[in-house]
Amino acid sequence: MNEHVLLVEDDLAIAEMVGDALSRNGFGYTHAADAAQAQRCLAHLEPSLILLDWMLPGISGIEFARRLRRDERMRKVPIIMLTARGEEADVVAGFEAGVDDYVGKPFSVRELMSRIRAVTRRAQTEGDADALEVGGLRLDPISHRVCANDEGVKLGPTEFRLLKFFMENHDRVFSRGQLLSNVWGSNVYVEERTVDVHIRRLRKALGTSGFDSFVQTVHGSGYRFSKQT
Amino acid sequence: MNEHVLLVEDDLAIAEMVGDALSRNGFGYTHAADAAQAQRCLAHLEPSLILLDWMLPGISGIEFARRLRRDERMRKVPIIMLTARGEEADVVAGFEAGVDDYVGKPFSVRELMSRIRAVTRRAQTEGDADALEVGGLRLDPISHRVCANDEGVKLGPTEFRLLKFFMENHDRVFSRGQLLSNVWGSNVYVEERTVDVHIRRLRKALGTSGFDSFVQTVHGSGYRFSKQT
DNA sequence: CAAAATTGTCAAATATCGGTAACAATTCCT
DNA sequence: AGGAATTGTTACCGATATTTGACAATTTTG
Repeated sequence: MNEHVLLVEDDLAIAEMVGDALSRNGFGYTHAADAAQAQRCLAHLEPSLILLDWMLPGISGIEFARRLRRDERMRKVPIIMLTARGEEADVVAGFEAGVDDYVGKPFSVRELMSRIRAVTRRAQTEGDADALEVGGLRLDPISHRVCANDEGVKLGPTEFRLLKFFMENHDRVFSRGQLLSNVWGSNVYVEERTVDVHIRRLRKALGTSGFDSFVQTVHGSGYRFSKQT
Repeated sequence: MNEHVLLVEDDLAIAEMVGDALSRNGFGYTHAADAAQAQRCLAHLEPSLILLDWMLPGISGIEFARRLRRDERMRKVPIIMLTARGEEADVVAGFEAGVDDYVGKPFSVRELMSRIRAVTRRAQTEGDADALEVGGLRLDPISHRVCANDEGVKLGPTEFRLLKFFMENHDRVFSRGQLLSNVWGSNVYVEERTVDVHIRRLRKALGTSGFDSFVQTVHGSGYRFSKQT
């Protein structure tokens, strides 16, 4: 497992120091001096972790983090922020933006590495890339496409994630709460009824090809995705 | 599914308000005015969530949180902190201590409840339970399905729970009272005759595949589920 | 910047469920 | 057999749960 880190930091001295530490600990890394450069790197790079400086020229680190969290492909990549003393107050905003951890500057390399290992370990378990198929419906997470009997199905982002989760775990009932924490994220603040609406949208989209019957209501418990009626 | 919250808050007005909200939303709760009292409660209580005021007489909320995180038994219980305006800066320390979320005072009850739901739902990990089978009748608690010789059986929520209980404890007679407390819940008041009606409904649903004979009346005692006639 | 798409929330409309009572059928006991 | 107790069956109605369309806020796209 070749771990690669994207390091976004404008201070070259710090960047070099962190970079060295990463190399010594068996991580590959790519350095970007600002958000724009980082964005370009991400076009052809899927890092297992992003180290993000709080203060950046141009787009701020926090803003960049928010942006990453909206990107389908980057959603699950863990982010650690590097914050200078005195910026701790804003860390709250960081967590709200979906940052996984932060390290206050000046930090010990030792501490940084241990946190890096903590978050990469956490994300390690998930390895997926194969296309999913259930009863003639296929979903390709790479090309981000859904086909029902070779007919393309148009889905919104949320419906796509919902369907993906369902297909990864078909023939299981999930409560609305479980769906929210698995598809939306664990600490988002959304009404449970909202799930119903997206179920509806998913059904509608699958309806044209008749696959809407796969999305099944289990009264009093939640929803299930199954090819069995 | 009996969620219980430990509310640690010295301001009685707030405690009452939050307590009411919890009750209205189907949570049970225990109130403690300070850390020491909370500690005593925890001796004989395992809450599904702890709501912790930041400022407490004696041991501070944050210190109490840290202590909880060291306790083996309490390690996994989610904590939400209630922080007053101006204390946000210290929220960082809260996250470091293992707090799951925080809500700033003054908070809307709505927001609080939604955050509570978010963290309690996260805790529900997926415990795989094996499918039950008795004499050709299968009940899968994961997919929430019942099959009689590969034919699906449609059951309402209560009938499903009833059948599940029966299959977990087959070949045993249960009085109506026992069925009520095991299937309905121990502290609900319903007529015992209601059981008869649900037995009827269960039989009817199983009737199409002939499995209704498994649901047997024991005159004067109650009901039994068995594959033997 | 304007148009289009997406997302969460709400409220009205439906569908489903659950408990109860009333009456029929049966079982048990003498 | 006759009567009492127990159980089966049905229908009803309020309570709950789900579906659905509409809307506003926000984001993305052209």
